[in-house]
Amino acid sequence: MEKRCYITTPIYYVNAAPHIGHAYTTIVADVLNRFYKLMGYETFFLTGTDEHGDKIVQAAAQEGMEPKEYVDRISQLFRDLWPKLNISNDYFIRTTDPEHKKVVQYILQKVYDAGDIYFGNYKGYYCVGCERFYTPRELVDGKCPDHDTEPVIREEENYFFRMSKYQDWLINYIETHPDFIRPERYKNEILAFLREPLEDLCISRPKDRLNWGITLPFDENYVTYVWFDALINYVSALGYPDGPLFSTFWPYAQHLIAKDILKPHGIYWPTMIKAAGFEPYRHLNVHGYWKIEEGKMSKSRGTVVRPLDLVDIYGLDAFRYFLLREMVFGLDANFSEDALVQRLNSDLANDLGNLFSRSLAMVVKYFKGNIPPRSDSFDEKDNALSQQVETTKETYRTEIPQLRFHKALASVWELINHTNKYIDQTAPWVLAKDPKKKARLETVLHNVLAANKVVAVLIAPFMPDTAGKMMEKLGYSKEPLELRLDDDATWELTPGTQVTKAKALFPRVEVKKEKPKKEVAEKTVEEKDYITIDEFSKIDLRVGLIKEAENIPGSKKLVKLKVDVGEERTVVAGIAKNYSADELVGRQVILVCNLKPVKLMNVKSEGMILAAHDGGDLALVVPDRKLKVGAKVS
RNA sequence: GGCGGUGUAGCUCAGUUGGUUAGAGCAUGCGGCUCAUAUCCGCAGCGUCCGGGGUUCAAGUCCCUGCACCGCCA
Repeated sequence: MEKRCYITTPIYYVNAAPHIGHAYTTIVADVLNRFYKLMGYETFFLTGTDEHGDKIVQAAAQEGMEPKEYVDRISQLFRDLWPKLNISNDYFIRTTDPEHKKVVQYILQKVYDAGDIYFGNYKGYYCVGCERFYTPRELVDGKCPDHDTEPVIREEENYFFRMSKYQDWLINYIETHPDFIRPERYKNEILAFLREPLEDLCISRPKDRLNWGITLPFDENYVTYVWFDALINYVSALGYPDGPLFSTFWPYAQHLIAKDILKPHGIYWPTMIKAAGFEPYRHLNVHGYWKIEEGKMSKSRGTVVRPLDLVDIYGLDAFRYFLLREMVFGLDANFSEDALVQRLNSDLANDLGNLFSRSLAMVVKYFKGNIPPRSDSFDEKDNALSQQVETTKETYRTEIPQLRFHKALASVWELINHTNKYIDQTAPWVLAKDPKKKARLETVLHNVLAANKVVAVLIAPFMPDTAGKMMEKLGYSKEPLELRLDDDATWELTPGTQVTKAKALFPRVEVKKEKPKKEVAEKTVEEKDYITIDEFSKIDLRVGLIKEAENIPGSKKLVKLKVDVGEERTVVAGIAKNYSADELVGRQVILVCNLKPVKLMNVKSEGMILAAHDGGDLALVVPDRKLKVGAKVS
């Protein structure tokens, strides 16, 4: 077996901006990629964006854009985010790439020629408003969840992939390859699903209903439907079928996904691969969700900070460390700012940062920064530390390929703690006072510094920037990605190398003083979401009459209003997309009268008009019948 | 409705095939050190192992049942 590895993230659907879930999957993939590089593997790391389908068309329309223009923009958001998170991907694929389209069409044709794609009827609940089919369980009281209308039964002719043909093969494959889908709970989920007969997969949409997609090579009236298009990215990016990357890396493929897309990856994709006639991927690695605890996130300007904002606040490496240390791969975990700060302070600042700082400081203080030689023979404390280095490296090596990142990190922290303890036990500051103990002092500090080096190498996949800083301080010139475990995670250093004191790797974050503890503890999360009647009554809501309205030049959304609420107020409202200035004059509206005035487009706004929106359109909230101007809403 | 998972210290979680006084980290309290980012090291306390019943010499661990939460499927 060659030492090679091919790691993929899902290609992310561009109907929304990147969030913590995307970031986690991609960071895990990055850690794995960097780990395998550290182990001396030749690796290829792929991510990208999925850009076809009706949801994209809708999202684009809502922004008043062409689909291509829209997907270019959102895809760029992902492309821009990854360097910020230190993602070391080798390639970024888009399903709108011409090369990808060719491969999709090639595979479709191949499977079609083999007789595994057929033309058939699809019958189901169709919502005219949504222009899509619903499964019975998606309906709410038999009605479309979006439009609250009853769907019609509609028949449509489409192409189907003969997935059912491969059901028995797939069950057998999973059972004979226990690590194919992991952790085990997800393998079991797939096997449970496969106990029921598999249905064939509808893989097309007629162009009169959806034309934002890849045209079927054997019928130009249809486009490919999402999954058959998207999943193929994993091989199209490697130049399937003839590209050298494909033959080099595909046999070592590992996919990383969140549990929401388990079925397409665990069932559709292997059967597609089988039908297309090549070997399945090696591993499907499935992780859980981050549960965001908003109550525990700080606020700025009234809006809750989003997880990704914490990168800028606390630093990238702290963020990466937190994600990998806190979540047991496969299970759900809680995300909160408190927990992140906790990890940052105790693990990174106190344990690691302080160890590094005190280690360097002593070499500077006692040896003018020259790394001392190991002049003395080892005693049992030295041997114990040596043993710890080996144990940690061994654990690290075996746990990470099993996706047990938290265990690998815990083991690295055992080494860190052991080194702190070793310093305490050997007390270099005592040795330094006795000239006869110089050899011992030299050995002790060499050992300490060398342990720091091992730590630096081991954390390199998780915290590349920090590893780089540490290695540099220790007199190494290699970049984090050039490090190799066997060559560099050795417990020794070149004596005489000059080191200097470093700035704190992780400055502690001061936690704000808590409010009275008991009250906070007793309130449940749900209760925190309520406001009292008193709080509500602080909002001064009144009925107002729009006297004048004019669009604000240079703004598509804003309109300037004069509103009579007993007194005349100037209000800027963001409703111009749905209401023209003319139709607003003379209408009664509800105004928040005691909102702090703000300047918008250079116009002072002294209140806010209430309007409701459902994502797309926006509607004014108005009194049911005419009321006296200034009437109070309560 | 069917299948599966989870429920262990204030918090987040480990607990292998049932076996000595149930563990870790964080938080808390006390002690030690001073090289260090008021950091580090040591010690300590803390638990109706969701409730109830059963098997067993022995159950957090196995069986039955109830409750709560979660997931997959119909």
